[in-house]
Formats: sequence, structure tokens, C-alpha cells
Amino acid sequence: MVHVRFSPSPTGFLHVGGARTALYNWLFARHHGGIFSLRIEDTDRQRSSEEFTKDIMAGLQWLGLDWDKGPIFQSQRLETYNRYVEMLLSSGKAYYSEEEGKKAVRFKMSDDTLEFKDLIRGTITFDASLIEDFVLRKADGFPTYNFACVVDDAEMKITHVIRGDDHIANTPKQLALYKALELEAPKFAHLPMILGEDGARLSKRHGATAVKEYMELGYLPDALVNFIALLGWAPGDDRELVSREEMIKDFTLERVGSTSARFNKTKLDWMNSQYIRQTPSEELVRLLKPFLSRAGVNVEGVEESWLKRLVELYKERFKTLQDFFLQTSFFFTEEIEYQPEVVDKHLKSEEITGLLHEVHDALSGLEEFKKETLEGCLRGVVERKHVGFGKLAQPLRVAITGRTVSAGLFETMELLGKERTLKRLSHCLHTFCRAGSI
RNA sequence: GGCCCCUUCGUCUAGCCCGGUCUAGGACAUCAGAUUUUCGAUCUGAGAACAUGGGUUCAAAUCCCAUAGGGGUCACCA
Repeated sequence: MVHVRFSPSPTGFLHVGGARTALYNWLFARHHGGIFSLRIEDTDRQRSSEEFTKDIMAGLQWLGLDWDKGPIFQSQRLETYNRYVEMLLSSGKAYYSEEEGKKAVRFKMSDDTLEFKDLIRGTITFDASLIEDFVLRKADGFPTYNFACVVDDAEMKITHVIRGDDHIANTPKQLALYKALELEAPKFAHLPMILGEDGARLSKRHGATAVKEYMELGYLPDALVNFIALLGWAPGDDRELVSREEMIKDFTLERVGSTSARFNKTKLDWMNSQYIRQTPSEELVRLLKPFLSRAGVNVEGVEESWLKRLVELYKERFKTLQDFFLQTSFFFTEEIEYQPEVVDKHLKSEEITGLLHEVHDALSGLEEFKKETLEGCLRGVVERKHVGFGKLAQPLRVAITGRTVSAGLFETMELLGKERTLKRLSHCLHTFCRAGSI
């Protein structure tokens, strides 16, 4: 039975690199019908914190990476590690060493050649004599990473260790420990790193690195999962949008590449927009509400069916949940702001004033404020004025939305409603257009 | 610096293990055209890569070696 684990240390928020490691472990376990465990490596008492543990678990849950066992906390397993320390001490494979008044236990490193077959890179060989005796138990009584990792992987009967390739250099030490403890080593697969857009190691200066940040920016978990899955793995054919089920079915370590990948936000944005389109509108409404609230919208006061229609109007236009409000804010307020440059360019001319006047009058007389009737009405206006519809569209858009970019005019007006549309129109005529008073 | 890993379009990658089907495929991005009430979306099309140098072979992106470049790691951190 395959048994893998994700074993983060709670010294920081769950970041995309860790998320991908977790994802690959999870996919591997699900593909083989095995076990996926979560182990918290909190042996650094200074840097570990419960806040990070919570963040990591919340992040995994949000991504839909459910674990079968755990979380197991290393900080609660000191007796176990001590038992193994005693074994090594009594067999002479470990010894006490004191430096600067701190008494630790060190492992007596062998001096042979250590070799293992990495499932992703093939055989990797190390000269053990180049590795110095390393600490097993720190002066504070806690085990070090390499030691706790080996003890736990052995006790948990982990079959495959899938982790970042920054752990390659740790592997010979762990191999030596397995040998000294007469335990069978698991198989190893070292994943290449995820780099920032510029090819440097991913860090805060690259923008969002924490999973939580992507959640707050309005990325859908499925989209993020799909995107990071493809950073190092490919299904083998030309598919880009791969569902979880397909990933589980097709995921193998053989198909994981060995070269580091750069994080590409533009492609993530594209992928997120694809997932947004796939998501039912009712679901989007539900997901969007927290974002609207945070933006200051009184969500309780917004009619559900109206919001759903707005979502449908913008469904192919917003790339993230946060982006939705950025594009539709003028629907949620009474007053809107007009940028002077935009007003100057689109509203300040005799001809436009006349046109908008005409539009205001025509719209006032409408019984029904639906997109079909609106279209008929507006096209009638430009026809009577002998101008192209393009002449009217932009100024009118600016007048009722305050922007030069929006969804279709008729749909926009319908959703905005007669009252607000006319109010904004007359406000513009009064304020910006020289000739105008209604 | 020692040790280890990596190197296909700008980016993510397919192909590499099992040399010929590769005039190297796809996606994002870019550019052009179409459409159009703006932007976007959409459709069509274009440009764009086997790091370099040696081998091996009838034949190399695919195998071998060297060089260069990038990354990782050298803690009583994980």
C-alpha cells in the first residue's frame, strides 16, 4: 500500500511551492489508492507557530487536498525520537558532543558511498566521507530535521518521499541513518523548484507567494491547482485544462519533469478565467459576495437574481473574483466619479450634448427598460440625427458608467435601471455639457 | 569554493528512457486580420526553441564526453 506524506514546517504560510509538493503527494496517493498523511515538523521551537499550522491546514483544505491521517506533530513525539537516539548511542553510532556549553547528540557519519535511485532524476551518488557528523538531538532535547524525518517516515511506513529538490543534499544523511537503524529506506522523488517570473528563487518580492494571498485575490482553488499541477507535470497530450479526476487518473512521477519552472501569473489569470466560465452563475454569486462585502457593498441589500444577471453579463470579462467588483463598481453605487480627462474627451461637444439630450428624452418616455427596447430606442435616435451609432455609444457609456470600458450598453442600461440611467444622464448634461439643462 | 541537480519557442511544456515518423507539436503571451457600441471575448493567421563544442552512428532534440550558464546545499533551520 502506497503511503506518502506532506510534511511542512510551521514556520511560514503555505506557499505555492509547498502547495505543489502537497498536490503531487496527494495525486500520487489518490492515483494509487494509497494513504496521504499530514505531518507537522515543528521541531524548531523558536520559529514554529500555531498560526502557521492553521494557515497550512486551511490552505490545504481550500485547495481540496484532504489528508487521510494526521496531522502528526513531531513536537509530541519526543519519547520516540529519544528511544532511537538511545539505540544509536548504545550501538556506538552516535555520541555526545558539546559546543559552546550546549550538549547535543551527533550521528557518526559513515564514509562509504551512498547512492539512491531518484524516481525523477535517476541515480544520484554521494561520497559520505564529505559529510560531517550531524546533530540528531539538539541541546533543547528536540530532534533535528533529518533525524525526526527518518524516524517518522520509518514508523509511519512511508513508501515514497516526494519533496522539493532542496532536500537532495539531505538524502545521503537520511540514507546513512536508515542504514545505521537497519531500516528500509523509502523511495525518493525530488521535485524541481518553482521559481519567480524572473527565474530567481520565489520570494515576497515576486508578489503573491502564499496560497492565502491567491485566495484573497479571488483565484478559484481548482484553477490554482490546475495551474501549479502543470508547473512540472504534463498529462502527456495537449490538454491544459485538467480536472482533478483526470489528474488523479493520469498522474505519475514518470511524467514529472526535472527542470525548475517559473511561475507565470498571466497564464494563471487565463486559467482562472477559464474556470470562472465553467462555474455555474449561482455558485459565482455565492463566491463573489464576500469580495463585494469587503469592497464595501451592502450585499444584503442586493437582489439575488439581479446579481446573477450581472455576473452573467460579466462572466467572460473578469479574471479573478476581486476583479469583478473593479469592473462593475458603478452598478453598486448611486453616485459615480467622472475622470476629467474622460469627460473632456467624450462629453464636451455641442454635438454630443444634443445627442445625449435627445437620448434622455427618448428614454424618459420608455415604458419598458429592456435591452431590446433600449436598442430600438437608441438606434432610433441616431437615425433621426443622421449619425452612426458609434458616435453615440462612447459618450453615452461614459455618461452612465463613468468609464470608457464596460459590457454591452443595452444590457448595462437594463441592469442599471431606468432611474439611475436617467439620473446619470441628466447629471452629465447639467454638469459637463455646456448647453444642457433639462 | 566543495558536493549535487538542471538546460526544447519570452513562459509552461510534448517529444528524449525504446535514435529515423521532428521541415520539433500544444498552451499562455506577442503581432496581424476578421467581428464590433468601447474594452474584452471569439475566430483566422504569423513570428518564436532543441545552450555551445566535440564524439558515437548510415542517421541525434533523442546516446556519450567536455564547456558555459542557471539552481540547490554545505546550521544544535527545516
